[in-house]
Amino acid sequence: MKLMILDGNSIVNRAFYGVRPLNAPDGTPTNAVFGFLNILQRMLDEQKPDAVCVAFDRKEPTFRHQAYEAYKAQRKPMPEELAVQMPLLKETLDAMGIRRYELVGYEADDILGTAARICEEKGWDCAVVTGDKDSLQLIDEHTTVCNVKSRMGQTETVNYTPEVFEAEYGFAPPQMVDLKALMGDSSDNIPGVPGIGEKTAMELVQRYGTIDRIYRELPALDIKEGVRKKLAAGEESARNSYWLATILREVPLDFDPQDSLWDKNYTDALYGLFKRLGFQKFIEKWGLTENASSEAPTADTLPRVLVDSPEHMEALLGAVKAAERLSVAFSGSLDTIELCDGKAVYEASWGACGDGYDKLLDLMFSPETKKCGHHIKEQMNVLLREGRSCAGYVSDTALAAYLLDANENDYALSRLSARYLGAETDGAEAVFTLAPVLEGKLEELGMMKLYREIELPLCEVLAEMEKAGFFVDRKALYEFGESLNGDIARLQDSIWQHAGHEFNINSPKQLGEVLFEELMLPSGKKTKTGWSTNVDVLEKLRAKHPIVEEILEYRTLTKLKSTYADGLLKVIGPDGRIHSSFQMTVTATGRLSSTEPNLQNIPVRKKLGAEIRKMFVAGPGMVLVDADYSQIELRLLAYISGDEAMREAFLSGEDFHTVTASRVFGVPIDEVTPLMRSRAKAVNFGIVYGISAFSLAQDIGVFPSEAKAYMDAYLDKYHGVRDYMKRIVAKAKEDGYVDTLFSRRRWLPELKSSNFNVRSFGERVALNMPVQGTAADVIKLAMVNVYRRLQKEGLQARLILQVHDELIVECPEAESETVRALLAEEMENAVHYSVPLVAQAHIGHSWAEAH
DNA sequence: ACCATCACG
DNA sequence: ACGTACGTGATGGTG
Repeated sequence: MKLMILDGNSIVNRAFYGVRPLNAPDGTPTNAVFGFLNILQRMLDEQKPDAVCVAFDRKEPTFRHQAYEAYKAQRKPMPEELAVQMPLLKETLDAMGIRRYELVGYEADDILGTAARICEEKGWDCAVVTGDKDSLQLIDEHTTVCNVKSRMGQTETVNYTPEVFEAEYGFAPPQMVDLKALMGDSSDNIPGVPGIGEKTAMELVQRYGTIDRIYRELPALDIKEGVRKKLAAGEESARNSYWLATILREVPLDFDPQDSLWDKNYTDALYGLFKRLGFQKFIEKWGLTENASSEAPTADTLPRVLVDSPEHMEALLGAVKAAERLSVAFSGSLDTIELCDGKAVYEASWGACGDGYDKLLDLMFSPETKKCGHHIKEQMNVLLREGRSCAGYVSDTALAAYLLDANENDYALSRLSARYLGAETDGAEAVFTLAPVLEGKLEELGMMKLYREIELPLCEVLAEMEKAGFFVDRKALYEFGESLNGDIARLQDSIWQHAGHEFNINSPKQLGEVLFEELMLPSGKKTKTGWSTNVDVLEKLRAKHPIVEEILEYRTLTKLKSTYADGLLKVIGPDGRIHSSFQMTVTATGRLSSTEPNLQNIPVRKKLGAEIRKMFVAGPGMVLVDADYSQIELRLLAYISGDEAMREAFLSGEDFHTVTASRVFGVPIDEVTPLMRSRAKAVNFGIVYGISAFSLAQDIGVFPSEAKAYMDAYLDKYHGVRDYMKRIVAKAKEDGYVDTLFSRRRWLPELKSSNFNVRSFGERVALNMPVQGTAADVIKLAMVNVYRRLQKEGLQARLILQVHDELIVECPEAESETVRALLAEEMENAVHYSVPLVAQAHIGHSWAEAH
């Protein structure tokens, strides 16, 4: 049996801040209650508990307040808008038949702790649902803690078991209390040890386990002297904090999970209440009616089969073999999977099926079994981890929906089924129903080839790239980070000296005050929430005061330190490699994006930053082969626009920016100066982005009149480009979208806007997307071809990274020449247009060397 | 959560 | 006359 207990106050807070304002017909705000119900519904679906209850804080002081003055500095009062919703929430829970608990003198956390203990004693499992991290200390074999985050109506949850917790924190759940005793928690008014922050506290707990041991062995610990001093001085505070942070598990509460048994025990009052609150959505979803609302709705869905016997399994294996196509859903691991063949939804798991389960997985993930999923690249990650084949996937509902409308920022199944099916379904059934609908629309839009021949095959390529990762010289990276400390400290001191006082240089607000109010530097240019202090502004102030130069340098160094040195060190895996994730459904143009970490923005433009690339290296015995397209976007612009002059410039084999300069400035090629070339280069890029003369002027530091002259000259020489710009914007307004040479589409509702800025933006996008998007299509196709070639030729070489116009392969030294040729060849021959594509490949031991 | 900033193509 | 370049992600500060 399983109890689900919610931390009412923390969830309602999440809901309040995460859901946009919403009012009942009478004007009462309801967003927190609405959000709470969404989260509750979602957790009920996920956890499938037998019993449900909710614990709330009381407003009276608790035993913690009575013991410690410091704790009295109470948390901020609840906003009025939320406070008025609390009685409504409680009324709602009562009407749903869900039990609530609150206890004067104790916090909700203590009720959770006590409930979890009692569950364990009675042989129940307990799922604690909360929006903050306090309760993580309760995790054990019988107690999971589900952490809920909600942003703009979308709920994300992390389910912590002891294993998940340990993997993330590196110590056991009860030691969460020790951690808080050291680092404190400002939102809970727990002081911790002054001067000890999260980083140090984590390390101490990971190394020594408990504050008891830390204080017992303090003189002998292998730690920095400063830390030892702070610990010694803060012992009393640490001990008190430990006590404050400990959740009680024995509050005087007569708790029995049996009392919370729940099976949609709605009362008649619920319908009326939801009418009053304007929750039509829940009335429909739960099938509530005026009087008899206790009957649970039976949605019009397929039968669900829990596969838990050998007979069931035999039947399922037969059904899988017979099916022309199946859908499959699972997340994180293959411990349980859900299948759908259009006739029923089957849920199977290791636990319930025993030996037969392996047979099911073998069959399901054999190349012959044609299946579809949602975000199949993520499924492939799991399959690869388990040594299984990725073959046999024929559709991906997330990917299909992304191709249909790349402007969405969320492709959650429930949203898609609401949008495309008009009904909210989820899981394997939703995928099964949705896939053909989306495919039909792709067919109509002529996007099937893009889908089948580029996007779907790319999933496996990316999954393999994520698995491979990029080897990093950890030691060098660490030392680089450390080497920045001295200069950062020196600059900080000097900046404070100039200012005459200490302040947070990282705060644009404080920095603005120092520069523009105290030092009275010429009125800071731009504003939004204050003065702008960005590079452009600071560059102009450089000569006015020595502090400016130092701020610029400080910015450079702290960026390198925090984002690159420290940031990357944090994500080096146990294998010494960094495994980024490549997102296929994020950008509006068709590009990939890279996250956790982003390996597509590793420094290269400035000398010191480029040092970082020396630390991205090949594994032992291997080398890197790096190839990048030369001017791919401009080449595609030349082809797409049909501009003959531009095409000739590329065919000439001369440097394109130089040729452009020679034409724009009317001088022979060999008389083009570096300044002329760099201006021509700026115009080239500007054109691709749909620039205005004003912005070009801004960029290259000339008067707008001069910039306009460059652009006019440019568009006279490349008049096909001028025609194209007019043509594509007109066509976009006519069609409502633009597309790439591979029919990737971007809808442009902006073009219909009455707002000049919004409309202008749409026009620039209309110019840019076909170019940027085609380049994205081309390199994606090249990646698929490279992947297949490497396989076919039996090479050990592996693709490890893509950076928009650049591919990186890691291979044994012996393969390097073969791979260099192969890579350049596949990139250059991905397509054949009247303007040739050129890719240059280099070999090296580090990224810096191979680039 | 949002903003400002800055790293990349 | 508008306001002023396309596409991303991570970090630290702020309310």
